[in-house]
Amino acid sequence: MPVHNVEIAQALNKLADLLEIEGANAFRVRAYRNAAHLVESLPRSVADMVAANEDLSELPGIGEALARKLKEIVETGHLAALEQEEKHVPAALSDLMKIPGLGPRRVHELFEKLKITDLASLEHAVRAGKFQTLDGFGEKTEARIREYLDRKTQTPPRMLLVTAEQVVESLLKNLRGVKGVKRVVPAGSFRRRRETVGDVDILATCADSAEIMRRFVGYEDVTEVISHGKTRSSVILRSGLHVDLRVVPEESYGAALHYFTGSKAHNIAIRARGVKAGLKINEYGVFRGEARVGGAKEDEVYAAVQLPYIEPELREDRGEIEAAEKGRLPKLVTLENIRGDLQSHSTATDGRADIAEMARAAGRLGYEYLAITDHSKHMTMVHGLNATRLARQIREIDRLNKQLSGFRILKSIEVDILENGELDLADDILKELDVVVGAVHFLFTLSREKQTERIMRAMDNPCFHILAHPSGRLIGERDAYEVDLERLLHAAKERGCFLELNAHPQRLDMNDVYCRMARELGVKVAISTDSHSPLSLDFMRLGVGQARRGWLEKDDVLNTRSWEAARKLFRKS
DNA sequence: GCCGTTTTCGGCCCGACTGTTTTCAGTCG
Repeated sequence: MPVHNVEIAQALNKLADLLEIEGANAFRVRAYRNAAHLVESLPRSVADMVAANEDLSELPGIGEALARKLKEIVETGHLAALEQEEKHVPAALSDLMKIPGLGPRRVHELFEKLKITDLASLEHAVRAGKFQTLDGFGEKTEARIREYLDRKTQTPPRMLLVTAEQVVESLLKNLRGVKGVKRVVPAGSFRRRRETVGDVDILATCADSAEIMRRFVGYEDVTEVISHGKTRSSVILRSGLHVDLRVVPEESYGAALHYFTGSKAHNIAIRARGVKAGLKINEYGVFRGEARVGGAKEDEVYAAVQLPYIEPELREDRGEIEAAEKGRLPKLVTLENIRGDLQSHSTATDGRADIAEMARAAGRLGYEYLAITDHSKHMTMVHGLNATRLARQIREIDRLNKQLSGFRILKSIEVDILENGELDLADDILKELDVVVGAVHFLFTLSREKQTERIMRAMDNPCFHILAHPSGRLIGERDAYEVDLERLLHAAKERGCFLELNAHPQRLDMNDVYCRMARELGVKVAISTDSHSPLSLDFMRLGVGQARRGWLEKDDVLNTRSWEAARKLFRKS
């Protein structure tokens, strides 16, 4: 069983937590956290890199010691340093660090003075009123801990980006109505277009910060005010969403937008670069000594550290700064580049609009083509198409296409990949189609090996073009099935197939990390909405956001081409 | 822990807000 990157990252983060509680050097702790972040966002598996005998210490932030530890985790499944640390500090103390208001120092204090080792003993101590005996723990801190313990089973999960969009929109509208407000813009992971957001950060410039802050904390959706200051306030909305508002003077807008967009790791790297150049960068501007040398616009922050502007979606400290330095930043794909949509459903199966309605909606978006990819017969619950019904749909589309000019409905199918890797319909009908999209819809629990083999065998079929939602995940609901996506990408490359970035807000599958791997391997990605109604064709913007996070350029995306140009990239079947 | 256009040692981003305090530590982003 190979060790996944996420498990390595967890071990490193846990070690960082315990070291921090023990009072270790903060920079050593940071080195572990940085390594965890790196491993998590690596487009390749560390296990594979170890197997290929690659030098891990060449990775940024990984030295001899961490390289050895990574190798150790991969080869043994354990980390001796972590086990050693657990002898000094109870492992479960890292759970306590998740409680708002508790950091390493206080957790240390709880362990030392009250012998608290985990959530259960913390709860016991709180109930027994033992907190009064501690220095630095007052009523409010105790109340926050109590509250966390009461509701810990229902901690709000990260919210889907699309859900946050709706909440944010009405909040922004409200704040923009305040007198003297110049700008109100969302920043944070929302602006970086992460698939889910834990909280929303909003930046404003305003003549009178007190007024906009009052409006913010008094907003009708606010259920709790966490903090209320002159330049920064935090609230929790009814939806459970945590929102921060930051107000700065107009001349600081760019620096503040940069700071508030993050990611934290990106900011630290940029600020460290500033330090080397003798600059201080904060949310108010770029300073050389006392003198302000920039910060009104965001690109001034980058210019100050000798870098070109870096798009928000890239700001994860995943090599974007090095790429910027070398002039190798990708020119990211945009929504305007998209010329068609390669997965959608009609009333023939589980869609809510008929083919003509879907086509009209796609045409209104300025698209040149739309693939109708209804389900195949294995999907009995949605009345999937058999060969006869598909043949009838083909004739219907031919008829509709004759009435259209400047737009083409593509004859297509989302065909099920069966357990043995065969497709759910025979080649002679698949050959009649413009596009064959293959998908896994059942047997999610096969072993990694079997699932990967199953899909590779499906790709062996010369009719097969695009692998839909390659990992099968539903964000917040269902994990990805076990599958070796790196191998699938190589297989797609060899066979001339494509992988989909499904733009549905709950899928966004492949994710950013694998999109980037596809780009590096030269496998084109189809961004498709999988729409079941005309309205959801709009989800394309979410797919493009994820693609941009995955460093994809226009050329990396199949459907930035005219249909004729895209078709030329297809394998000959 | 890592890293090097000052450095193989001595640095390592920076500020706001809260709570518990009388000037600041801890936490957070």
